Amino acid sequence: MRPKNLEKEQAIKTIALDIIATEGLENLTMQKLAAAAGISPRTIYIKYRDKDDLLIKLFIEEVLGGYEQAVLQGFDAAMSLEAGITKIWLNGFRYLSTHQPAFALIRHGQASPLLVKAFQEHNITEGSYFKPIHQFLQQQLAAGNLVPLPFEVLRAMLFAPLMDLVSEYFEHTVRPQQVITEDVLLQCCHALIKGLQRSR
Amino acid sequence: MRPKNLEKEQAIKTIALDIIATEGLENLTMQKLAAAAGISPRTIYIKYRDKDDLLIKLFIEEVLGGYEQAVLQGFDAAMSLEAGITKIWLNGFRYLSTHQPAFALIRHGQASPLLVKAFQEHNITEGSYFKPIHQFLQQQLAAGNLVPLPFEVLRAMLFAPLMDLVSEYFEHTVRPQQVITEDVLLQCCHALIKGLQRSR
DNA sequence: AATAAGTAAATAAACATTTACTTATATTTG
DNA sequence: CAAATATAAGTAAATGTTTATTTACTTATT
Repeated sequence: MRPKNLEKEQAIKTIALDIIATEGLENLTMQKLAAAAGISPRTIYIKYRDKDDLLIKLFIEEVLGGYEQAVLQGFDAAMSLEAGITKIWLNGFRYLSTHQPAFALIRHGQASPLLVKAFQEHNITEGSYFKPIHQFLQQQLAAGNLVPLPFEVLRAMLFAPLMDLVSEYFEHTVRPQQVITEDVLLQCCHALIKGLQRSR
Repeated sequence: MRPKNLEKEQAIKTIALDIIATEGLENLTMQKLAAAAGISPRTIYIKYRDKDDLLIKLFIEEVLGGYEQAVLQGFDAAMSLEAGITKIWLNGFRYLSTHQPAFALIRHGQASPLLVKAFQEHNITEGSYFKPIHQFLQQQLAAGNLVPLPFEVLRAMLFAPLMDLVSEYFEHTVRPQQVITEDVLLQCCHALIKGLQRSR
């Protein structure tokens, strides 16, 4: 039996992400992808059932999987509030700012019904992504270090700004100077913690 | 000369937004839109040069225009930091939570290169959307009420969480209870202000 | 009567996916 | 231990459908 060519397998993923980042999800086509990867359209269908299957696996496994791994590097749910949030911010920023195509797909994942649905279902069947972060916040809540808000609300407050700052980071690669520096990130992160910390 | 049928003009916009909200930007087609609006495809081309023109005008004029107007209702750049931000948050939430299709297109506007580019160009040629907010933040900075961060950074910090909270609001219409209440919004808003207020 | 607004149907290109065939290798077989 | 075989991986080209946009015509109003 002829073995799989892993280079081609990787090329499909990498080039699909590149097309999505530069042209948008709405302009990714199977024939364009195959041509750019130097393979036959049929080869994509050996590895993925159809286009939706490709997009969902790209989003859930390739992108969110890689992001999760990067974000949790050196993170421990037992960390202090400030140390934990800062670690997550810096890990997340380092990953996203060096993986623009992955970031682009994550943004599509907040807009496209197909990907929104896939994410919801994944979180139901496989348990939540970022379980350690969930646990971390739950502990901080229990210890009375955080204003008592539902988990989804804390998640939005703590991490939505980071995504927008990464967007700004990429928009500024074209502009004269980079506004999103590590110092700015740390200031933002600190401000969020200060705002959400329970005053006792 | 036969006059324009304004109902059809409005139907194109409304139904396009509906399709984008339920099926995604990548599944909006001119023929599907025409059929759903009960008109001929040709009629769309009387009002818009091509599909990109339709999408950009829908995004910039219809959606962002309406959002801006709603957000600035009763807002005044001379308000206090807390009053101003709170006004914007409540205005924004009220509009977005009652205009799901508009919100859906705004989310696509953060992901789709076509719309990202259109937004950038619009901000350059027409001056920034939300000019009063820009002015408000500048004044608060000058008065030393805000931690000194670039405008784009403040914008991300102050308004990105609101968008994610609106997403949560819509996800919860399916779930047993609504987590995103006015009280939660006010707490979030207050936390952000507390974090970004300059301590003197 | 003039004319822009509108329609139904057509067009050519692009689309997701399949068909019919070829190739590379692991495993058997002589 | 090589040659033969089985078989999944792969290709090129085709399929039927859907796509954005246009053509040729009709309609409603000034």
